[in-house]
Amino acid sequence: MNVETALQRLKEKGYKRTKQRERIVEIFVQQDQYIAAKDILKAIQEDFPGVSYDTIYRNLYLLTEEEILETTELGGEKHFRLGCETHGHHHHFICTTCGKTKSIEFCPMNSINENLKGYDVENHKFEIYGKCPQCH
Amino acid sequence: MNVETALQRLKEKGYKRTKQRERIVEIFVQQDQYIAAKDILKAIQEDFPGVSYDTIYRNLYLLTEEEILETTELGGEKHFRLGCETHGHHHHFICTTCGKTKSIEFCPMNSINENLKGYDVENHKFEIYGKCPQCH
DNA sequence: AATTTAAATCGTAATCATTATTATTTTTTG
DNA sequence: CAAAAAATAATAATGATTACGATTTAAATT
Repeated sequence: MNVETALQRLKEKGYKRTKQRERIVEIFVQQDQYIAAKDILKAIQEDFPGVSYDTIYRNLYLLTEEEILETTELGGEKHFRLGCETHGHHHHFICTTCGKTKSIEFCPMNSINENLKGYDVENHKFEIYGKCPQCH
Repeated sequence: MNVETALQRLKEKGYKRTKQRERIVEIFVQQDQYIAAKDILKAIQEDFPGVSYDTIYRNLYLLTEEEILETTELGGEKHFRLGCETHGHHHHFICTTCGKTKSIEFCPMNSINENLKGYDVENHKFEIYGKCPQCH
């Protein structure tokens, strides 16, 4: 996913192209890892000193809604990263030190043979936490 | 796990038996589901009107540390439940409406054949979210 | 290009979960 | 009972997230 594709997808839905929104997407394209809202704010303030959390969160949630970003909760904070739809549905190993991830192609939902009759499955989460080779 | 066993385990580690702590464990034994800190507070205030969040969280974390409780993050809030060590390591289906859970005996870590050489696995999470038959 | 309008932003305040602090109280042990 | 350690109460502080009114901006329209 690149910046243009993402903004194009938003445009089709009637969302406007703003410099701030553009920059937010850019940051995610540059740093291919989970990032906390406060770090997005910090990064974007170099170009737009006045941005508010309102703008950050509104965009992060919009981008997640439009499936441009993925989200997970790390240490009590929501983190976001570019959704890597390039290789389909998958999960992540997440480094608890640097936040970098490694894709895990295996999805446990495919292997599950529990009886979930009567249960309406909406979502699932499979994440492995630990130290990546660099942080080990 | 019953109240006595839990408090006994704490005693062995040198932790004291207090009425508040006792009541907290009791609540978890009675309600076998994930509960948010604020709901524990609400429940315990019926007996101890003056309890503070400090007491709640200190005990929740202590009980988690001592592996009497398990924890997960739901909607931006930490939730706790009695650890069901009776049937070993397992995962959960969690109802997004009532919070009740169904145990999933399958653990994806047993089935994983990804190459995680060089990665130090500390933890993992596999949770399925949706509606239970009652809330469906 | 100017006008219009809906969307987005800014600046700031409010909310909510969680953590910290200090004085006081309680449990346990000798 | 007395002493020491642990736990609690009351309250304040922190930090993430959400909300809001006024203003600005992007994009569509004339």
